[in-house]
Amino acid sequence: MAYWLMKSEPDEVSIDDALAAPNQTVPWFGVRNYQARNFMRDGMQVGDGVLFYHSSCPEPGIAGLAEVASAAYPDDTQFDPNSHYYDAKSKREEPRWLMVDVKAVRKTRLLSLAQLRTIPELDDMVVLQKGSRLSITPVTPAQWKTLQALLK
DNA sequence: GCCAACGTTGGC
DNA sequence: GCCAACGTTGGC
Repeated sequence: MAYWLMKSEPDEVSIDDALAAPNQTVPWFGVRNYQARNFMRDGMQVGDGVLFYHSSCPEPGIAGLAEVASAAYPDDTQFDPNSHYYDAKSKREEPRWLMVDVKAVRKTRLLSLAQLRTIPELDDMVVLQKGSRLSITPVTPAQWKTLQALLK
Protein backbone atom coordinates (compact mmCIF):
# COMPACT_ATOMS: atom_id res chain seq x y z
CA MET A 1 0.00 0.00 0.00
CA ALA A 2 1.42 3.31 -1.07
CA TYR A 3 0.21 6.88 -0.90
CA TRP A 4 0.23 9.68 -3.44
CA LEU A 5 -0.62 13.31 -3.91
CA MET A 6 -2.23 14.10 -7.26
CA LYS A 7 -2.72 17.63 -8.55
CA SER A 8 -5.74 18.64 -10.55
CA GLU A 9 -6.89 22.04 -11.65
CA PRO A 10 -10.39 22.39 -10.19
CA ASP A 11 -11.45 24.20 -13.37
CA GLU A 12 -10.72 20.94 -15.17
CA VAL A 13 -11.60 18.25 -12.63
CA SER A 14 -12.38 19.17 -9.03
CA ILE A 15 -13.04 16.85 -6.12
CA ASP A 16 -16.74 17.67 -6.56
CA ASP A 17 -16.55 16.68 -10.23
CA ALA A 18 -14.92 13.40 -9.27
CA LEU A 19 -17.54 12.67 -6.61
CA ALA A 20 -20.27 13.37 -9.16
CA ALA A 21 -18.78 11.07 -11.78
CA PRO A 22 -20.13 7.56 -12.36
CA ASN A 23 -18.85 5.34 -9.56
CA GLN A 24 -17.05 8.47 -8.25
CA THR A 25 -14.29 7.52 -10.64
CA VAL A 26 -12.42 9.64 -13.17
CA PRO A 27 -9.64 8.79 -15.63
CA TRP A 28 -6.55 10.81 -14.72
CA PHE A 29 -5.70 11.88 -18.27
CA GLY A 30 -3.23 14.53 -19.33
CA VAL A 31 -0.09 13.60 -17.41
CA ARG A 32 2.80 14.57 -19.71
CA ASN A 33 5.79 14.20 -17.47
CA TYR A 34 7.91 11.06 -17.46
CA GLN A 35 8.53 10.96 -13.73
CA ALA A 36 4.83 11.27 -12.97
CA ARG A 37 4.04 8.65 -15.61
CA ASN A 38 6.55 6.28 -14.08
CA PHE A 39 4.95 6.67 -10.67
CA MET A 40 1.66 5.54 -12.21
CA ARG A 41 3.25 2.73 -14.17
CA ASP A 42 5.71 1.38 -11.62
CA GLY A 43 4.53 2.58 -8.25
CA MET A 44 0.78 2.61 -8.12
CA GLN A 45 -1.45 -0.25 -7.15
CA VAL A 46 -5.21 -0.42 -6.94
CA GLY A 47 -6.27 0.73 -3.49
CA ASP A 48 -3.38 3.13 -2.92
CA GLY A 49 -4.39 6.26 -1.02
CA VAL A 50 -4.57 9.56 -2.90
CA LEU A 51 -4.59 13.13 -1.65
CA PHE A 52 -6.71 15.06 -4.16
CA TYR A 53 -4.96 18.41 -4.54
CA HIS A 54 -6.34 21.50 -6.25
CA SER A 55 -3.68 23.50 -8.10
CA SER A 56 -3.56 26.66 -10.22
CA CYS A 57 -6.54 28.15 -8.42
CA PRO A 58 -7.23 30.90 -5.88
CA GLU A 59 -6.54 28.65 -2.91
CA PRO A 60 -4.39 25.66 -3.76
CA GLY A 61 -4.34 22.75 -1.34
CA ILE A 62 -5.68 19.33 -0.42
CA ALA A 63 -9.40 19.21 -1.14
CA GLY A 64 -10.27 15.55 -0.78
CA LEU A 65 -9.31 11.92 -0.40
CA ALA A 66 -9.33 9.33 -3.16
CA GLU A 67 -7.85 6.02 -4.12
CA VAL A 68 -6.18 4.46 -7.12
CA ALA A 69 -8.84 2.47 -8.94
CA SER A 70 -6.98 0.87 -11.87
CA ALA A 71 -3.59 -0.11 -13.13
CA ALA A 72 -1.93 2.26 -15.61
CA TYR A 73 -3.28 2.13 -19.17
CA PRO A 74 -2.77 4.27 -22.29
CA ASP A 75 -4.13 7.82 -22.19
CA ASP A 76 -6.18 8.16 -25.38
CA THR A 77 -5.92 11.94 -25.46
CA GLN A 78 -2.34 11.60 -26.71
CA PHE A 79 -3.69 10.31 -30.04
CA ASP A 80 -6.38 12.97 -30.49
CA PRO A 81 -5.15 15.85 -32.66
CA ASN A 82 -7.94 18.01 -31.26
CA SER A 83 -6.91 17.42 -27.68
CA HIS A 84 -4.83 19.84 -25.69
CA TYR A 85 -2.85 16.76 -24.65
CA TYR A 86 -2.14 15.51 -28.16
CA ASP A 87 1.38 14.16 -28.68
CA ALA A 88 2.28 13.76 -32.36
CA LYS A 89 5.32 11.67 -31.48
CA SER A 90 3.43 8.99 -29.62
CA LYS A 91 2.47 5.86 -31.54
CA ARG A 92 -0.50 3.61 -30.91
CA GLU A 93 1.73 0.55 -30.95
CA GLU A 94 3.90 2.19 -28.34
CA PRO A 95 1.91 4.66 -26.26
CA ARG A 96 4.10 7.16 -24.50
CA TRP A 97 1.58 8.40 -21.93
CA LEU A 98 -0.45 6.47 -19.40
CA MET A 99 -3.18 7.21 -16.92
CA VAL A 100 -4.95 5.50 -14.03
CA ASP A 101 -8.50 5.69 -12.80
CA VAL A 102 -8.98 7.56 -9.55
CA LYS A 103 -11.97 7.00 -7.31
CA ALA A 104 -12.95 9.88 -5.07
CA VAL A 105 -13.60 8.81 -1.48
CA ARG A 106 -14.71 12.05 0.15
CA LYS A 107 -14.32 15.77 0.12
CA THR A 108 -12.35 17.23 3.01
CA ARG A 109 -12.00 20.74 4.34
CA LEU A 110 -9.52 22.60 2.21
CA LEU A 111 -6.09 22.17 3.75
CA SER A 112 -4.30 24.96 1.96
CA LEU A 113 -0.74 24.95 0.75
CA ALA A 114 -0.01 27.78 3.19
CA GLN A 115 -1.34 25.67 6.06
CA LEU A 116 0.55 22.59 4.92
CA ARG A 117 3.78 24.57 5.09
CA THR A 118 3.21 25.30 8.78
CA ILE A 119 3.06 21.64 9.81
CA PRO A 120 6.51 20.45 10.93
CA GLU A 121 5.70 16.77 10.36
CA LEU A 122 5.16 17.55 6.68
CA ASP A 123 8.43 19.40 6.07
CA ASP A 124 9.71 16.60 3.86
CA MET A 125 6.64 16.23 1.67
CA VAL A 126 7.82 16.25 -1.93
CA VAL A 127 5.11 18.66 -3.01
CA LEU A 128 6.30 21.21 -0.45
CA GLN A 129 9.89 21.25 -1.64
CA LYS A 130 11.19 24.35 -3.35
CA GLY A 131 10.56 24.27 -7.07
CA SER A 132 8.46 21.12 -6.90
CA ARG A 133 6.15 20.99 -9.90
CA LEU A 134 5.43 17.29 -10.30
CA SER A 135 1.72 16.62 -10.65
CA ILE A 136 2.03 13.24 -8.94
CA THR A 137 4.24 12.84 -5.89
CA PRO A 138 4.71 10.08 -3.35
CA VAL A 139 3.52 10.56 0.22
CA THR A 140 5.08 8.61 3.09
CA PRO A 141 2.95 6.54 5.49
CA ALA A 142 3.89 8.95 8.29
CA GLN A 143 2.79 11.96 6.25
CA TRP A 144 -0.41 10.18 5.31
CA LYS A 145 -1.14 9.42 8.95
CA THR A 146 -0.54 13.03 9.97
CA LEU A 147 -2.87 14.25 7.24
CA GLN A 148 -5.59 11.72 8.06
CA ALA A 149 -5.66 13.07 11.61
CA LEU A 150 -5.94 16.64 10.34
CA LEU A 151 -8.68 15.79 7.86
CA LYS A 152 -10.92 13.74 10.13
C1' DG B 1 0.77 38.93 -15.33
C1' DC B 2 5.21 37.84 -13.29
C1' DC B 3 8.77 34.88 -12.64
C1' DA B 4 11.46 31.02 -10.39
C1' DA B 5 12.31 26.51 -11.14
C1' DC B 6 12.29 22.64 -13.72
C1' DG B 7 11.89 19.65 -18.04
C1' DT B 8 12.66 18.97 -22.96
C1' DT B 9 14.70 19.72 -27.37
C1' DG B 10 18.14 19.95 -30.61
C1' DG B 11 22.58 21.73 -32.45
C1' DC B 12 27.19 20.75 -32.02
C1' DG C 1 27.13 14.08 -23.89
C1' DC C 2 26.91 19.09 -23.15
C1' DC C 3 24.30 22.97 -22.67
C1' DA C 4 21.67 27.04 -24.48
C1' DA C 5 17.23 28.08 -25.71
C1' DC C 6 12.74 27.38 -25.16
C1' DG C 7 8.37 25.72 -23.01
C1' DT C 8 5.64 24.64 -18.92
C1' DT C 9 4.12 24.65 -14.17
C1' DG C 10 2.08 26.83 -10.64
C1' DG C 11 2.28 29.97 -6.62
C1' DC C 12 1.83 34.62 -5.78
